[in-house]
Amino acid sequence: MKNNNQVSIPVIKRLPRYHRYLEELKNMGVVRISSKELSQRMGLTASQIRQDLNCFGGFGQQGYGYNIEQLYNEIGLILGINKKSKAIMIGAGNLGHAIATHLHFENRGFDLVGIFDNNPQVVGTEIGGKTVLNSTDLEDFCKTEKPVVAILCIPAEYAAENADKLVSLGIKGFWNFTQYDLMSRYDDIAVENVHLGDSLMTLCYQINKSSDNNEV
Amino acid sequence: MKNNNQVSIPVIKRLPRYHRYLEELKNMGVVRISSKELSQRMGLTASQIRQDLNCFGGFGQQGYGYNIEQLYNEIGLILGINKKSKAIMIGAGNLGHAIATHLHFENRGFDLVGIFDNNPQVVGTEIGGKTVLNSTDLEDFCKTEKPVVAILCIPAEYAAENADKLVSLGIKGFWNFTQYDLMSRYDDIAVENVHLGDSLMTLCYQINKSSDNNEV
DNA sequence: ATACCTTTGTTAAAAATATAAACAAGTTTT
DNA sequence: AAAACTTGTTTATATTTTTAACAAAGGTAT
Repeated sequence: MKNNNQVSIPVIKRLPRYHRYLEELKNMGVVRISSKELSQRMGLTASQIRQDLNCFGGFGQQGYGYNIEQLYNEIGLILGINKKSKAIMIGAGNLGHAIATHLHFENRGFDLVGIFDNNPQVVGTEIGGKTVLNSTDLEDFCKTEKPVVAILCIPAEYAAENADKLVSLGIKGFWNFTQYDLMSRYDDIAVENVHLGDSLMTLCYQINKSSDNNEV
Repeated sequence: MKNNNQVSIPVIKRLPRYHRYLEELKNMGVVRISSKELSQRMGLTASQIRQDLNCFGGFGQQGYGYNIEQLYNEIGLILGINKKSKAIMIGAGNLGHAIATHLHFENRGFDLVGIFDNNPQVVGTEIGGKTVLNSTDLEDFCKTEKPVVAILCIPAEYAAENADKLVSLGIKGFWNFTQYDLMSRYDDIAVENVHLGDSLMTLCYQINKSSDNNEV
């Protein structure tokens, strides 16, 4: 394996996509693939694929290409989806409910061990076979279960205080669905933002942009 | 206003974030702000902010800075959130339900005019005051309502066929929540992907990466 | 077995993006 | 009126990302 010293974020962000394509190929029964053919399928350059993979090691063979199952497994190892880190969800409203049931955490390196809410109407209900716990039990829960990731599905105005508390309880990473900008608030905490509102507005720009162009 | 010819994607993606910060400042009653102070709040350089804004025009004033409300409105205009493009949602499962109720489409340039599903148990139910329609009515609906954006909240295996059909019905952009890679399938169709699974795996990498480092 | 083809890993070049510095011109403050 | 700010803009620099190129090695075919 090559030197890990700082693989760039864009490379990391492409790994899950490689993983998806390889899974599909694997399920189709394809055994091997060249960077050239994969690049055509994915709309990238072969060069970029080879360079991305070489950040982690040489998984291919000259004249042959890549063994799909092996590469698929290697990327899984790089991403660490075999580790099954414990995750908790904070906020079980519409969005939290959907995220908890829709994502396959177990296939992506996580085990959702607790769902918390402070709404009495929600506490005690079941989501995906798990009973929603009261936020007042969060501290005790974290001390015994020691989750490492928190999924924030709460209103933006509560994000900061919740995050601070969770960090003090040992949380090392956030999957942040709030509009609040968690990044740069902590130093050694991983933050993955899902700013749905921003995404929608970006689409809005693209739509109106293209219609502007048509007018001209 | 400056020349629009190809503002880079990174700049566009930063606009919603500027918009958010300005909204917050506006709500706090702050009237003006300098690029320097905004840069400190947002964790950017003043230079980058001035350069980003100057892709679209000069909204500030020497010695004064930017009028927050004006800049907020200008960015809104650039993004086109005043246009209220018609959007439809395809798939009203857990995720679709949450997206439909959680996002404030009206504040982000869209009007959600129809929600479709092919599950008889879901068709006819109400989501956010709107009755879920049967997918068989999609064609007629599009011919009369002429929506421009479709929000895909369906299983990945149905994404391609649905997208093709929607494009033939006049859809010009997708907000894609499926794992299927819609991009590069069409030429003049805007696609904004929200690959939640990819995002989760990226977080997985970050978490395991940092723990690896701690071990060393 | 030999020659040819394919494809990698890697290096080098190019392009894009971000950062920083600098400054005239206009605004506010004192 | 002078001093202190701050923008819009230009220029330069650094960093990051992408693309191109190619020797070396394995595969394939005859």
